[in-house]
Amino acid sequence: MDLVRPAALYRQLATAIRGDIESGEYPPGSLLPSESALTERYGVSRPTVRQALAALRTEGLVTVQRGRGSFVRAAQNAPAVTLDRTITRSAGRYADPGTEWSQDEEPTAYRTTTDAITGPALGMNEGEAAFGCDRLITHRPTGTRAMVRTIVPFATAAGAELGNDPTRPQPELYAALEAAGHRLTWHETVTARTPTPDETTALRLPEGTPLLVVHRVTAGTAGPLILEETRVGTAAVAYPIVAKGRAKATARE
Amino acid sequence: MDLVRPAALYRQLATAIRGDIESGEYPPGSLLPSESALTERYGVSRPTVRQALAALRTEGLVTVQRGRGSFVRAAQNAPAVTLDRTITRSAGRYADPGTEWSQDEEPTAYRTTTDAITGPALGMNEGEAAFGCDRLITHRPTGTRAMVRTIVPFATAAGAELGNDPTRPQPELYAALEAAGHRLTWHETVTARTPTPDETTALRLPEGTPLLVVHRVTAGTAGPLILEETRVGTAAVAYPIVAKGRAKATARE
DNA sequence: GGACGTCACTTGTCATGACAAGTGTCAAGC
DNA sequence: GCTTGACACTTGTCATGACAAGTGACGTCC
Repeated sequence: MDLVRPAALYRQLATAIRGDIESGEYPPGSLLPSESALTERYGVSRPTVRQALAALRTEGLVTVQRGRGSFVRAAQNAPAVTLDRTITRSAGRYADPGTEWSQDEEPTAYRTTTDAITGPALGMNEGEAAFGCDRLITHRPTGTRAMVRTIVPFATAAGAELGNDPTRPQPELYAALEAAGHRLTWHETVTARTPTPDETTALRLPEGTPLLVVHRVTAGTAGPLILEETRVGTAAVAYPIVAKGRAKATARE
Repeated sequence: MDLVRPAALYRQLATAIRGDIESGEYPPGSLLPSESALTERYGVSRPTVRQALAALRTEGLVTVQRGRGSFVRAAQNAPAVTLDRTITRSAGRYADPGTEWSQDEEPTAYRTTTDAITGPALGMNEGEAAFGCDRLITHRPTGTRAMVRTIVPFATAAGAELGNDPTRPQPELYAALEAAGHRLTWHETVTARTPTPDETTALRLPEGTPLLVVHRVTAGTAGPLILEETRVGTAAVAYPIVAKGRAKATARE
């Protein structure tokens, strides 16, 4: 026989509030009862109330503003921003996708080495030398921020006569690679993780918003050339389009 | 002049522990000092220690086991599982991608209505009737679980003579649609969010792992036909491949 | 009328204390 | 040798209390 133990008070309280939010009792944007009010209404102590609210915060259901109160977050998964990363070319020139994205600060260029993720992705070992370049870009219409990191192995830079300046903008980079005789192919992998505190502040992420990490490896004739990593929050604002295609009549790769 | 205020104690403590983890002082899988040990070492109270540990837990850096202690999580973003969702066809037959995924339970079929996300995605209004079907599948080699939801609008089911049984497996569904004269095209959108408690238990997600949500809308000759939603955790195990392609010589869509 | 200070209310932070409950060890008992 | 129970240690939960700090309204003073 399975013993049934009552759930912890703060869990019950979180479930109750979550239910009230989902039922529309507390619509998006509305103000929840204050902690002291919840303390009285449910007959529990303030730490219990705060623990319940903390759970709802990490779930992304609620935001709290000091001195004001707790508010129900706007609807999740709203497809407000699309991050179309299709590489397009017209008249022999690569276009920078996403013209609504603007670059606020100067890109930061540096020397780095491949790690356990980027190395194998580029067909290299861990710890090989490469140029790195970090960009912070903003989606003007919505204010959504994203971090773009470009990893250019030394071999790629030398082969395409890029010098030691990987800071050039994306279209130029692609054009230079093609001018060096490469026929470009790309493939992307996507994952998500909880942001680090640094990323939370840099991207101005509200609590409870995971980070979407897109890795695009662009390959040429002889193998992988560069890796681009895009990090963007998935608040109520980000809903990136990543892939389009049609059924292939070929066997599985 | 900007006043500099010292960070909260629990934040400082979290930063210190995070640094020790990143520096290798506490390698992945190792046991952190107990709460009481941290209390003594840093001269703070237990709630402060617990608040710091809670932050590291939601970051996904640490897992805690009652009665045992706090452990450093294994490396994040390890590309162990790939979720290749390319639709392939050979000899006129659609293959179910991902043969390593097995289905544990019988799929749950039901009637539903489109919502604010699925409606527009299918070129319909919110609240229109559709068949729904939920599957829980498991990646045998790693034990990673995923939830797949298929939304089949009534119009699609009628047009392709699917009857009212949307529970048929994916390859059969695609074949039936093509047999009805459609030339299939798909497009995917990806986002991530914090899982609900239900999803956490159903997918057996550890703390601090966001949920990756993939929407694939498959369209035929006359517009969108079906929508498939895949939900999978992004623990140290999931690193889905979503897109492959090459530069197109056409103008931007 | 406008600037300003006060005050009530809110959440943030931290300490102390207590008990419940899961884990592993080790010694006693069979 | 094996089982079993006690025990120490761990984290989970909850209460109480206190002060810091941000917000907004309201009244006072110029």
